[in-house]
Formats: sequence, C-alpha cells, structure tokens
Amino acid sequence: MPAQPDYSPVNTLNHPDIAEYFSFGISVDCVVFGYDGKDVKVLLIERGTDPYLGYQAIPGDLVHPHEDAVTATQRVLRDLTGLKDVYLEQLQTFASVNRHPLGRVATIAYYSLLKIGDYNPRPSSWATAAQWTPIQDLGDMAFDHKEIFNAALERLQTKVRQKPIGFELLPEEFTLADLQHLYETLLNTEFDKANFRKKILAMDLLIALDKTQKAVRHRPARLYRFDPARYDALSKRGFHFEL
Amino acid sequence: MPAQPDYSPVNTLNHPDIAEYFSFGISVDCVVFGYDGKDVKVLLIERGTDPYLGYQAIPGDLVHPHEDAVTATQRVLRDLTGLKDVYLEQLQTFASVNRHPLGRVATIAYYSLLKIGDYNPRPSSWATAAQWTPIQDLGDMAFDHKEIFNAALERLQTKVRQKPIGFELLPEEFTLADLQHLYETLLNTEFDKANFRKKILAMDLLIALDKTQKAVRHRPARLYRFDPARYDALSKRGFHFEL
DNA sequence: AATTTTAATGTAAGATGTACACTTATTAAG
DNA sequence: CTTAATAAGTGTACATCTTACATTAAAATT
Repeated sequence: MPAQPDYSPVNTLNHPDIAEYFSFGISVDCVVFGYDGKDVKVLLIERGTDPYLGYQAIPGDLVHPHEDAVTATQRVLRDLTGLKDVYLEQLQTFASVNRHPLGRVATIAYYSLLKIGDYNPRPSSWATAAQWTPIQDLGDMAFDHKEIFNAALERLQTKVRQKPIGFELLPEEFTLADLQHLYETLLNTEFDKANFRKKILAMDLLIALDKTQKAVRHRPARLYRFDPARYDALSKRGFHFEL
Repeated sequence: MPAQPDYSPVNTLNHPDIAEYFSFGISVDCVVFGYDGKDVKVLLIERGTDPYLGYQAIPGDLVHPHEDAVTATQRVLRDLTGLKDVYLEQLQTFASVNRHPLGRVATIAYYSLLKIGDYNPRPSSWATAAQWTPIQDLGDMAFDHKEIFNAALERLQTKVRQKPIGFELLPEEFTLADLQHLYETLLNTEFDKANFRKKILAMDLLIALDKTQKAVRHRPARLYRFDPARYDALSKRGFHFEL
C-alpha cells in the first residue's frame, strides 16, 4: 500500500483510511483516425462480452501498475495493428464516477493518426479485432465512447487547421488534390482549388517530386511530399501553419 | 473490489489478479492564473511536509472514491479561496510511473482563471495557504509541478489568442489599455495601440459604458465590459475570435 | 482531330493588416 | 490662466492577403 501523499492545503492526507483513495483503475483509450482517399475512418472494435456486448468501442486497455500511459497506448496500438511509434496525442481524461459500470475507472483518451495503408485488417480472418468505420455511420457505442469520439473529432478538426498533421493521414506521396480533398472531408468545407494550392505552396513545406500520378484518364497531377525538417526550421523562425 | 472491465482486444481483462489494476490514486492539480494590472501571477502553496518540504506546489488533492474530477477541483479551489464556479479548463493528465515518490498517482491537471481581486490572501494571518506569485520568479517546484505549470502557461497563451477568455482575468470593467497590456504581458509581445483597439472593437464583443477611469492624471479612458451573450450569438453564426 | 476531364496558372477587386501621424481630454506646474 | 505633460482616441495611406473566377495545359477517350 502506498504511503500517503501530501497535497496541501486540503486534508485528504489526514484521512484515516488512505487506502480507499488508491482504488482507482486507469485505462487508456485511443481514437485512431484514417483516410482512404474518400472517407475519414476510425478504427473500432466490436465488443465480445458484456457489458455492451456487440457495441462498437474505441480500443483501449487498463494501464498496468508499472506502466506509463503513453506506453500503454502504444502497447494497445501495437497489439491491435502491429504498428509502432504512431502519431499520438493526448486528448482528455474522462473520469466521471459512473462512466464505467464495473468499477471506478478513469480513462486517459488519446487520438492517433495513421496512414490507412499501414493497417489492413483482413476482413475474414480469425482475429480481425478492429475495423475501419467511416465516421458518418457510427452506431451506438459502448460506455461513454461516443462522447470520447466526438471530443477527438472536434480536437482533430481544430488541430489540423493549425498544425501540419494532416499529412499523417496521407500516403508519403500525394497530389495537391488529395490534400485538398482530405481537408474538405475533415472540415466539411469546400476550398477554391487555385487559392488552396497557392496557400499551401506558399508555405514552402512541400517537396515537389519529379513524378506524376499514373493510370488516370486525364492530365496527371504532380506528386508532393511533406518535409517535416523544413517545417521545424520555419517554426523556429516564428512560422505558424494555418488552414 | 470492482469486477473486471473488458477492454478488447487486449487481455488485461483475463489477468489472474485484476485487483492489482485497481490500485491507482488519482489527484487533481489546478494552475490558477491571476493578473494584477502589471504581472501575470499564479496561486501557489508552500509545502509544509515532506516530500518537497518548503517547495512551492500547485494546489491539488486526491480525488475521493465517489467524486468526479471537476468536482474535486472545484472543491480544492473553494477550500483554498472561498470561490465557487470559477473558470476551469482541463489541461492534461500526468501519469508517469515515478512522478510521485509516495505511490502511483496520476494527476489530472486543470487551469483556472480568476479575477485577482476576488481572492485576497491576508499575508500575515494564520492559514494563508496560498500566495500569488509572479510567473517570472518561480523557484523550484514540488513533484513535476514545474512541468505542469509550463504546460498550463503554454496552453493559456494559445487559448487566449483564440477564445475571449482573457476577460476572466480582468475586472468586470476595464479600459482598452488594460486589455492590451494584459495581452502584451501574457504573450510577451507589443501591439500597436490604434490597431489593437480597432481589431477588438470591430469584433463587437464589448459594451462601451458611460463611465471613465477616475483619479488618473491624464485624459481618462472609457470603461468597457465584455458581453458573453453577444459572443455566443456571434459564435453560432461562425464568428471566430482571434488575437 | 475533336471531346472530355482535371491540372495548373493568372489576375483584378476587395478585405484586412501595419505603420505612423494627428487630435483630444485631463491633470499638474508655473 | 496659460503651458506642459501624458495618455486617450482617430484617420489615413500603403502593403499584404483573400476571394472569385477566367484561362491555359496535358493527358485519355471517342
């Protein structure tokens, strides 16, 4: 049993039975976003046991007693997809008393962005734990997971306009039309094509490749690659990504 | 002992001794910001016991077993300052394995903004638990509280440029110069006076009062009041506060 | 060779931002 | 009572960015 921590100025510390305060479970839940060129999708599992049997749920797990929260999240994602070191961002902690029917569990929610091609669940194989689900057709979800998802989407929509993280959802090489369509889908907006590309190219974050699209029945578009090093350099000089 | 929660697809759920997973303490810590017309300050307590005896610390407490995190934070702030329903925003959860020397405690960090006149610690009275400290001269802090403070400040600096929350730090009635100086202090910038006031007034968020400053040895400035209702109305029509 | 489709560029008008000069209202000093 | 000092508050010209939309270019299909 851990000794009592002292958090002045309040007096929990002097409570006769400090052990009661060390009875929480902590979990991590991770909203994983992907983009297939058409829809924004999220990686969900279908629950196989009660409570919420058959409901869709955000992947997660209890944090082990000697494990960091980020480590736990990366573990969950690795077990689920085989991927390591994915883009991860802490979202918010959900700690309502009754959020979990089986005990007092606070969950630290994260969201993750990954290139959808990096994880292909084989639809008919045995342990197809997780499936990509378009974010328009989410059904009811287990626990407070719908609330967590909504918070994650809202955060992503804000963040994607202020930091160059949209590229995490695209393949390494993409066209400006791909990029524009991603933003339009994610933000439910339309951009003027000419103005969008001017704005993006003016930022000087993309490397124009000497390659074009193949197998397309019209003029093929040039491919680009995002340059994180250039972004870092510009950031240090006060550059601020916007929209 | 709580029953085992089921978080597919991972197998913690089948662990033989699920009780080990329900041994966490959860605390809340709240970085309280104030502004006295000159400096941005933060409300800190001086620890009276080990560990970190004598160090400055962010006020906080363990969350009670049947208490929500926000409720716990409001409780801490009420016990400390007597204030209820202060502006509160969840910041981030800190959950490193070794962040607390006396046990496994994850802390949900919040930050709060309050009008500095609403809490006046009497410097020489008995239980002057907390003191306003200018953010420039913070010493070493207990636990990982310096890290928490830094995250809070950074978040505040971002947020204050995107949402009209600066007003939480000012008295109900203020001059445009007050507002400008607050932003300049908070963001370490200087604004052009004419352009700053044009920008702010163009947003149509302030109510111009038929009052002016008193007891000032130059032309007295007009007083204004922030109108939250007008902000809500504009927000619904797509208005976005910026800088 | 003409048609279709999307890529890619150009431009003019409007809106917004920036720098800086100017006028105004009050108190204090002579 | 006049002048100086101080900060409030306004006006303006110029630069920059945004927006809307027209035009040209390169490929595949008919």
